[in-house]
This record gives sequence, structure tokens and C-alpha cells, in this order.
Amino acid sequence: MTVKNNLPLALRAAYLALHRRTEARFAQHDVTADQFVLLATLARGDALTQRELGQRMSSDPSTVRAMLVLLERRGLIQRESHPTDARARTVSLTPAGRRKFRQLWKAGNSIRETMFGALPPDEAAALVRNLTKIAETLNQGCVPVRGPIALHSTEVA
Amino acid sequence: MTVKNNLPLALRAAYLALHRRTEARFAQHDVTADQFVLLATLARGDALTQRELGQRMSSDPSTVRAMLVLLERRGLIQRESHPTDARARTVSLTPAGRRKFRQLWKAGNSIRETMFGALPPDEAAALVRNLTKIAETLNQGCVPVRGPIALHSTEVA
DNA sequence: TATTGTTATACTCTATAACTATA
DNA sequence: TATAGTTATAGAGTATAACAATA
Repeated sequence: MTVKNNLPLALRAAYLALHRRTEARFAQHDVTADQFVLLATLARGDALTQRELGQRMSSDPSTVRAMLVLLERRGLIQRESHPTDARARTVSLTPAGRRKFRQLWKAGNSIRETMFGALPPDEAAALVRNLTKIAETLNQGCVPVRGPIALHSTEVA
Repeated sequence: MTVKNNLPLALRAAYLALHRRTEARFAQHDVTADQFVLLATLARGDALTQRELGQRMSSDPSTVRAMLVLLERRGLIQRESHPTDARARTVSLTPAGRRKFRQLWKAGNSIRETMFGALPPDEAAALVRNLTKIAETLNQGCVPVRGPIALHSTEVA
């Protein structure tokens, strides 16, 4: 079926267009699109462990570390030892990081509006719902399922 | 609005899930997900120039070249001088490349089915349509459009 | 002059495996 | 034994700029 066969490439084309546009927009702020995602993830749930952070932005622990090293060097994030687990380190935005994120969020607004505006108003919600469903389904059995992560989670579900 | 704000990350999560799953599936065939896209693009339109190829898979010319060098070394694609334009080179699949692509297409089928199956049947077509629309909209004014259209594009200094 | 492709270069993200130190 | 993080290492994709050959 055509729709089935076109779905993967259509998804890729849409994401790549978003990624490139975001990259271009944030270049003058010296932040990559993925670094923005990391900052945004921290802005929503501060004091995550590196592992939690990686899971929420679907990145490898060593990838996350590489990104954190870059951002820490620039004073946008900070890492502290976890209060109850000496193995872990909690990651949070510095005041400068928080400022930077607010800038970026503002700078990215027109992109979000462009995307949203391209859609029929009554179909946007279904799009987000279906994208989320696809992500969930594709991750089943692929992502290393871990135990009760929520034990360390500071965020209330 | 929540839908507007969640759209970019939902798109990213869905694509990354697809990308990782595809990467894992094709690893045993020694082909990356992006290399598969290149092969698929060639399978649909053989004898493209490198530039055309790059445009169709939305990749930079130098990126395309890097990928082609890898694939040429493995005998999956071949480059020949363009019949009428001595500057250009046409790219096409070798017989081995064609065989490889058929294998990959088959190997990827369950992923396409998983994605498609996760959607309400009456919403799949709209999803593809809206993803395509998003890609088109976001690429406007960002991608260097070539050919006749470029004549009207005076906005780039 | 504009365009196709190459080259050199650099950087981010990605990922695996071996390692430490804790749990 | 299992987990959090680090380190070393490697590779793919990305992108820019300077360049040659050709249109």
C-alpha cells in the first residue's frame, strides 16, 4: 500500500526539514538543535540524572555525556552529586542556562508557528497523537527496558 | 497551545525511534539507515546526478559524495560521466546494489507494517499528507531552490 | 558568470566496550 | 550482580569554503 510505504520517508523528510531549520535558527546562538532539546528537557524536569535525561531525549548515555561536557564548559548546565545515590550525578540548568533557554524558546517560536500553521486546524492534535503512538510502538522491545526508574524521579507523574 | 508546542518534539521522537529501529535492523546487512534511503532513492530514479540525488534525499552535495564513496567502494553503486554534461556524473545502482536493495526492502517491511499498524486506519493517509506539508512548508526559503523557480528568488543576498 | 563535483577540514551526534565506584 | 557514569575509540553524517573543470 502506498501510504504504508511512504510513511517512513515522509516522516524523515518532515523531521529533517525541522532539524535543518532549527539548526539554522539557533546557529547565531551557538547552540545545536539537539542541545536545545537537552536544555528543554532540563527546563521541564530539572535535577535529572544523566540516565533519565538520556531516556527522555532518547539518547545514549555516552552521547548525553558528550553533550553535557560541551554545555558544562559553556556554563549552561551543572552537574552535582546525587543526594542519595553516590554513583549518580544530577544535571540542572545554571541561571545562564535558564536565560539561554528562554531566548531559544522565543527564537524558535516562529518555527513552531510555521509548522502548526501548515496543518488543517482539526488535524493537528491527531498528528501529535499519531506521532507519539508511532514512537511508543517502535520503541517497544528495542529500548532496554529498565526497572523502576521512577524511584529516583523527582517529577510527579 | 499545547499541540503546537509538542509538535516538534513529537516529530523528533517518532523519527528517532524509526531511525534507531531501522539502524538496528540493517546493521546485519552492513548498511546504515541513511545509506538505505540513498539506495531507495536510486532504486526509484536511476541515473540521477549527485546533485539531484542530494535534493531528493535532502542532503548536502558533500555529504552525498561521502556516502557515495563508501557505497562505491563496496560495489553497490556506480558513477559514470553524464552523457551531455561533462561536469556532472550520473549515479546508479549496480546489479549488486539492486540485489542489496531488494533484500533491505524486504527486511524493512515489518518496520513499515509496525508503524502503519499503530495508526487508526482512517488517519494514516492524513498523517502522511500532513508530514509532507510540514516538510514543504519548512523548506520554503531555506533550501536553495534550483531550476526555473530560482529566477524569482531574490531574497538571498 | 554560474554550476557540478572534489577536496580539505572540522564538529556534533552516535555507539560499543572496557573500566570504576557504588548499590 | 546490577547500575551510574567515565573513558577510549571509532564512524557516520553534516556543513563550509576554496578549488577545478565545464556550461
